Amino acid sequence: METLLRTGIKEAVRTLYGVVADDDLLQIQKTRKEFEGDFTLVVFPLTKTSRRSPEQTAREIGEYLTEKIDAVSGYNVIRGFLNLTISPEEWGRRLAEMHADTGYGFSQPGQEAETVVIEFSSPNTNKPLHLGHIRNNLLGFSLSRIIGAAGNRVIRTNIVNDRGIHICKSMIAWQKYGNGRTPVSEGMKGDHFVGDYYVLFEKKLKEQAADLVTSGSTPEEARENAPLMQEARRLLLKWEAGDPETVNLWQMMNSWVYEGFDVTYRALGVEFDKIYYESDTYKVGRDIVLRSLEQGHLIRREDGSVWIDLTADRLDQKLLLRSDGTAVYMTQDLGTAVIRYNDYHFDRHIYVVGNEQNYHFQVLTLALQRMGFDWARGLHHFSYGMVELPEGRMKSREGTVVDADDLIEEMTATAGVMSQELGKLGGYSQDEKDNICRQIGLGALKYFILKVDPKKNMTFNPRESIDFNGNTGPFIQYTYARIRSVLKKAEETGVADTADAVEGVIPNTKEISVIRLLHDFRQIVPEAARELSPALIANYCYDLAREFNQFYHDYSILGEEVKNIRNFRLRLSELTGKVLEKGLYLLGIEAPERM
RNA sequence: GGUUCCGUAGCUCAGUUGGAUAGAGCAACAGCCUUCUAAGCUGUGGGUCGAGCGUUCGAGUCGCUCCGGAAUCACCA
Repeated sequence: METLLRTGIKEAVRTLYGVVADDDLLQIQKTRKEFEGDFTLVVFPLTKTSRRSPEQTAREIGEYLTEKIDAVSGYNVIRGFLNLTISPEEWGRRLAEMHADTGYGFSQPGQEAETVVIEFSSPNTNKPLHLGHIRNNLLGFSLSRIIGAAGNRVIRTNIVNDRGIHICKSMIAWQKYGNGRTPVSEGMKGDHFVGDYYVLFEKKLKEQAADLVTSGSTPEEARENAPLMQEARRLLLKWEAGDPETVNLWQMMNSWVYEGFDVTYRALGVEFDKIYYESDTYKVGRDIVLRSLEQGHLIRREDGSVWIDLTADRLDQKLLLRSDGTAVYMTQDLGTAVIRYNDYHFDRHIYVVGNEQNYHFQVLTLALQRMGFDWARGLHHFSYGMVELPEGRMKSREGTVVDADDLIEEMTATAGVMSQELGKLGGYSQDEKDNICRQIGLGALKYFILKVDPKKNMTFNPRESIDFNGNTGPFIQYTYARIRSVLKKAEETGVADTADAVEGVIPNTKEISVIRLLHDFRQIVPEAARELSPALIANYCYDLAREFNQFYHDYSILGEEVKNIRNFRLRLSELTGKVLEKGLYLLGIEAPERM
């Protein structure tokens, strides 16, 4: 529609003023609610070429368009704004087009398609997932769907930080205090089970350190010198040396954690195409660093540690290998990136990682380029803000960490209570009820997190934040369920006319408002992909649902006596349902048939 | 201190490449179910867009300065 207007206006300017207008002079936007019209041309930029007042220019162009373009049925001019009205008949035709297009809004990979690797989640294997991971997973998964829907090939990946001192701590604690217990023997999820030993380690370590402090050490020394810490370090060395017993223990405990993670991922509805493990990639990283050192891109200090000098790029020198030759975090990320490039030859690689690691990714990108990997230009750090509680940051020490599994369960339970209170879901089996409540609870959680601009820090109040009314996931799900209910009833009662009996129907104002929004969907998806913003999709869905609910309130669909109008409204409802379903899909939210 | 990000209604957030009188939801108050799902719809009140200066026909949006908050600057990840 906009391109139609754009070419029309260009033509108008050429005919009227004999000048070919630059594209950026043609500012077309949606007309604001308080004015009449569908699209607005801002004429100020054109007055230079028209050499007339804004009002006159607007009138002349408006007149031209109304006359020459069938779809434009009228115009009005307010100050320097030309408001164009699209004829209801044209909107009717647009609806028919969108309705006939089964894949409406989504693109298949074509010539322009990029291969995009997207990494998200990236857990450590010493703790269960928490609220911060939830934001990460939801953002990453939603982005992967959005980028895919915009016509790209997407590979979802995860890097599991399965090696390092943190997992050794859990291993030590389990060896010393575990008495052979397992997740099965305790009836616990494996990630929580292992996480508890990590916490136990820290607790015992603190006790030992306290003793050392009383005998004269500084707190830092005490922590480093405590017997438990030394044991953990020894264990890490044994692991790196490939000691079979250590490796076996490591594998066993990690496998417990993975089983636990799988449950959480499934509950969140998140999945991956390829999972990488740091234990596999850090060695590749080390090799790359050593080779790059030989090629003279890096510096070796006297103590044997290897550094990259980024002072020319206004960053610091950064460590890539410790003096004892072991890898640091950066080392494995270098290796992972190279392995992934070899695996997929991606055009772009998106890292969904919190903004606390901005510096890390600046260094990573620059380091790879410095080492001669040109494709590193395609690396992009999707940096999102922290999730905070009303009291501030989540702190594991203060026990304020919101556990992912607990939260999901609470959301589902709350949805159950709401359904009960509202008297919904009568006549459904317990299984069906549970499933719908799960969908709604998760819908509320996911929408709440995805509707806010990713780069902003957000506050999450476990008690009050999650609502089921207003600008929420359940509101959109509810609108969808309502539509499904109407369509189902139409089928059952046979009012739906399968023939294309909508001729002569001229949509009313409310219907046009809905059609206009449906029409936007085509642009919203690529825009969200370009901006990497699930929030755009979320807020769009909200607008559409709200607009539809007004229409639904004001007009009867099945009760409409004129057959063509009834069919027209059924189509409008059907398409709205489909678009909402797709929008929710892009957010990773399920659309319940009933609620 | 250096770098990066954020500051919009009591609270949580929208606000397109700069465009018209800055919008939603929650909370508060007042209405609407004999009719397709009231998890809905309608209305009322609520603002120095952190502050100031500048660019522009036009600034919540761009630039500079300041104020407030966050992150980061480890042989941690």
